[in-house]
Amino acid sequence: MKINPNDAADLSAQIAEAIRDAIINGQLIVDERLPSEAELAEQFDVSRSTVREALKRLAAQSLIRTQRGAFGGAFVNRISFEEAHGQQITTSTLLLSMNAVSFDVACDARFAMERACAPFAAEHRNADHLATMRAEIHRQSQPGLSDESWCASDVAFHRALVDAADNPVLSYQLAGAVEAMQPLMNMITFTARSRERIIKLHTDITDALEAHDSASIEKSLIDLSTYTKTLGDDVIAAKQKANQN
Amino acid sequence: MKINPNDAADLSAQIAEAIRDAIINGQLIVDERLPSEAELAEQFDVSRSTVREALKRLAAQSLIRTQRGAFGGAFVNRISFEEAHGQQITTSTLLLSMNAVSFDVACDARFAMERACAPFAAEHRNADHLATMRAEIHRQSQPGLSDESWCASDVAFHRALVDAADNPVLSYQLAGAVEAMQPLMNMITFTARSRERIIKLHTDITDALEAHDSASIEKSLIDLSTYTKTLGDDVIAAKQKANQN
DNA sequence: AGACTTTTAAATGTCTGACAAATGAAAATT
DNA sequence: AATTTTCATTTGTCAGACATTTAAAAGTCT
Repeated sequence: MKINPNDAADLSAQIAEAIRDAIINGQLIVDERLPSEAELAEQFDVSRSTVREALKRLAAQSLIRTQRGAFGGAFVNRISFEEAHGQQITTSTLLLSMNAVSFDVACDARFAMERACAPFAAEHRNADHLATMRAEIHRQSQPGLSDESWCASDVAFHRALVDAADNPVLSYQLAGAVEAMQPLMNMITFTARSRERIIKLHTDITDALEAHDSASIEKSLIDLSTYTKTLGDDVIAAKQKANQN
Repeated sequence: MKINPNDAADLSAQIAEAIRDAIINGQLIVDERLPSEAELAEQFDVSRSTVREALKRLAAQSLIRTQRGAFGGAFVNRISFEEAHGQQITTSTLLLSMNAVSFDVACDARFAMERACAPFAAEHRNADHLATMRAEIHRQSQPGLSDESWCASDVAFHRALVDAADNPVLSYQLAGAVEAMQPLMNMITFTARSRERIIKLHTDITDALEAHDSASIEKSLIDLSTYTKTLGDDVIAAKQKANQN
């Protein structure tokens, strides 16, 4: 594990990269203890502060965890789906909010990925998934529900659909996409009329899921995507009109 | 922006979190300059080293970038699709390699997501995409191609298919999934016979894409997924047999 | 006046040395 | 044998110093 003296980057970035590479290509295995900060400082011929900055970079990516005390130190971390999922949401959310991604593009991507789950969900769904989805539909039918709670329930509904696929890799990828869309969805005001229509589609999806009917799930998801885009476009049109005045 | 004194976590982690939250909820906007390290140290009532460790954490997530010199400092970074993509690959690759994800599960997820692109790719594909895919198919037909080069070409082929969807959000998510599968795919030995069959499917996909025939693309992708899983299972079976001896 | 050079202030990057706090092993005590 | 105490090790934090980079500001020359 060596750092390249020609590299113009900061020393702490170079050291972090060297250790990261060692983890990725298997030179350092899960739960293995890294040398102490003092030892790393000596190995790389830098100060302890520099080593610490490098380790913090790795910790921010959940690549290592640290423990104080004798026999403590930095250990290669087994990154969990939950941690990876959290990072994905942060990254995706910022990506969408900072890069002027159009509502339609984000919506297409989100529902396309959700459709990808449909065949697996139809096969593996169990009673729990159906119960969760019906419970959320019931919540969505409550008259006084705030837009915020509505959106939260919407996420929970779709998350249950994704989880029904029983594929942790899909869940991790999809749940990230669904949750990253939240800030955009929150811009929309859900009227009683639009809620009614969405609830109908949610019900169709749940019924189709119960019947193991993948094709119908996909069809309803396409309708939902189209309708959501319509709602989004209305919001944008209304904003533009407001700007003209 | 304050840190919670009850929180048991490290100060640098708390400070990083506080700044991260400020970025996510829009209190700090893109390209805005953060206070200098000395000012942050004073604001949070910690030493400069602690602030620096917090900033390195944020830099590792591409949330900020730093610039030296007068009028330099830490700036909120507009995270690019490329950066996000790179982080996604690192995370997903480690997730798969560290969590004993079965080949079938990873394969299902990867091809399901790719299938999600099919309708958009069929609609938006242009001559460049088709040319890239046909070029890769040609490369895959070369007799002496190493397994490594074969896999690289396979990735390039599928990446072109994904890019044909012309949806940066999908590309970012999908390309991550495809590339994260690479290490697992590399375990497989691609015999002349299996290559021939895959090339046939690649050709079918490209033809269908050219004909804007989304359904045929999806059908071929399902075949490809099934066949890839067969190859993967064979490798695993062969390994188990070897272990018994 | 305008173009070029030099100075300077401000900021990050790095190093050194110190102490605090946590932690588990080892030693001492009951 | 069980419990307590001691102790060495390691990370977490702090303070202060110097090096390096950078762009604005001041100065100089034509």
